[in-house]
Amino acid sequence: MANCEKLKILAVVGPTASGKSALAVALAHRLGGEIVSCDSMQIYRRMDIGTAKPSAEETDGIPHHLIDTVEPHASFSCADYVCAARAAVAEIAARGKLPILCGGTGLYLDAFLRGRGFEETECDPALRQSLFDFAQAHGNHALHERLAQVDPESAAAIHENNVKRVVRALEIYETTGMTKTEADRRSRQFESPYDATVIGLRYEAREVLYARIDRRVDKMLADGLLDETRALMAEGVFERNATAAQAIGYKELLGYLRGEQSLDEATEALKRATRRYAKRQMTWFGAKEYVRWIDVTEDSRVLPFEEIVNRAMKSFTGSEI
RNA sequence: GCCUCUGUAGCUCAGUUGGUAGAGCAGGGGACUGAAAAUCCCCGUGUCGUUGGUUCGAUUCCGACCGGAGGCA
Repeated sequence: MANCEKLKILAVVGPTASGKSALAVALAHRLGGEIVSCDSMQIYRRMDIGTAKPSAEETDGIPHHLIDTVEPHASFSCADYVCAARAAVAEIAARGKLPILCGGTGLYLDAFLRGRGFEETECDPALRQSLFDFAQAHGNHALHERLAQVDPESAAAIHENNVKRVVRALEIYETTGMTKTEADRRSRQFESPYDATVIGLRYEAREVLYARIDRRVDKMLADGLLDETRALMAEGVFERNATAAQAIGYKELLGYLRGEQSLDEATEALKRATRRYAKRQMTWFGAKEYVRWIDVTEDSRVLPFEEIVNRAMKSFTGSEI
């Protein structure tokens, strides 16, 4: 079986505030694992409270990788992540430990599991900007038309108002001469180098998850989220259009810190943004056939932690054939 | 006590010269291959406060009542 050659890994996914981190740590203890974060925001330094980075107590002696490795003003992409994660996973495996990916950034996990794909395409910020400017000047439709000329398939799949995606599709074509459709087709041919078990945490009773989100946001504020936001402001993180500035938790508080909004309004906006984010994550992971779901609610209550861990263990060992 | 305004989707409101109604926000669903905590798409039936009356027909006109806001005493 080809799978025998593949590196066995475990991944824990789910919406924000679902309890991924704690589960991953518990599994690491039982399975002799180390954790590789799969989170596009915890990778940044000094963004601790807002991104809900696990504390020293929460990591509980389990090594965590790919957290605090990038400066907030630096640019970091999915391709960079895949590269770094691959190295981290190889290193952990070399030590005889089980790599456990944990996080809610679906695209990162997907790209990581796919194993190949980004090497063949390019990235050109200046070109990106000029394409974006073109859309500004001539309209979204005009830019979309340009894509339709070279890659009608992608054009049909991407809505013209989704300028970011239209730009990226054109960028791929102009930097490599290959259409996005072709690039995607090729990347799909590669088999994943990993034998991955992906466990997903699901909240059948959504209001339970939302209540957890509300509670977590309140706790973040009590823990000093405003000060953390002020510090990032002072660094100028929000003035450059850094990826880090997109993190939920900070941008929602800017209005309050500038005196344009009450703290209650800002808090509500933050909770709302987090809930919507959780919903998008559920949609993303829900469409992935590789996720093995564990419903952690029963009668509108969260199952005991031990029970969740046991189910996850069963799910993982059941995959070892 | 009297007068005026007001009561329509979870919220804020629009509207129907009488033929049972529509926006924003909230919410829900979906997409996603180098910015992804980002970006984008789709989705609006509710006793039109209650109850009488006029009418072929009332959420729309009239009365009473109940709730809210303001004014005069």
